[in-house]
Amino acid sequence: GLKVTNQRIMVLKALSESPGQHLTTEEIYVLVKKESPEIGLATVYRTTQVLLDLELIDKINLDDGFVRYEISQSGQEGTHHHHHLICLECGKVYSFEDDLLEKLENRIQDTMSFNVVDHEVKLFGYCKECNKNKKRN
Amino acid sequence: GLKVTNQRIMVLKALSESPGQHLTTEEIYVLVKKESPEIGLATVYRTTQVLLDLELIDKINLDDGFVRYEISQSGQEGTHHHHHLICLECGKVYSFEDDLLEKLENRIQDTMSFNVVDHEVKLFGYCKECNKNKKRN
DNA sequence: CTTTATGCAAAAACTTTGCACCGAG
DNA sequence: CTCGGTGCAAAGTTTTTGCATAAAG
Repeated sequence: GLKVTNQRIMVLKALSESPGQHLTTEEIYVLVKKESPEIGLATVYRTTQVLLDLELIDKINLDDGFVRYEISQSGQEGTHHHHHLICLECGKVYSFEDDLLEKLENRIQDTMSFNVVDHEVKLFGYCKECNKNKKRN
Repeated sequence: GLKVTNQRIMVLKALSESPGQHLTTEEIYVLVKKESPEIGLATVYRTTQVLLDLELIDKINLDDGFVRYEISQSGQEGTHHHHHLICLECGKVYSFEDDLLEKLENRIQDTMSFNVVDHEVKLFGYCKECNKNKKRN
């Protein structure tokens, strides 16, 4: 019973046109406002919630006080999850895919009787460029 | 140049006496207030920040709008990281240890020239008890 | 037409900050 | 004594909510 409104399309568009950007709500708001200045911040909050429920976008929390979103990669071929590399120096976020966790999930299933349905992995460190600029221990 | 105050001891005590509890700031505040009613919420915020910097406690974000803390397990033998299993039904959090990610970190290092120094893993699913009570699909 | 969505502003929820006073070292 | 810490209240931030209006189906 949902409606396809211009605002919802604009939010999706903003996210799909910023691949690998991990936008905050405020950033989405500013982007959409460029083309549709009448949009309200509350609408962005409500829209991201809806799109999240529809699994059209993913939520990311980098513990920097902002909730971020990106276009969902799923819907292509099963659970092709991707994870994040977060640079502690420049704050840039890189994505990568890996199925290594399947083994771990199976083990958890067996040893703890815990039925794993989803996971989230964040790796913190220093990216190529930041390593180039500075030398560490 | 830091001081050992009663409040700081009380916060550490509250966390160490609640193993595997992952307390929110508010919960810590309430716990400490039972024994030291004069403590202020702001002190708990400031104290957790200090204890975090000292690596005496760990910060956990379960994306439920609260930042949580627990006594740090480190300082025992190197990086014995532990991860979290979060039940989507009852919200209970279980911890487990696993060194599986070392392989992944090495691979990231080689393929992306990203120097990984820390990681965070969250697995979402349904715990033993909740599986018992309800049957899914 | 009916129902859902929007915009605005007010409110809520969590966290930080300023300042005078207190207490550890 | 001196400097860092505390408590309180005020201010900041991010997010949610109420309500009249607008738009989708």
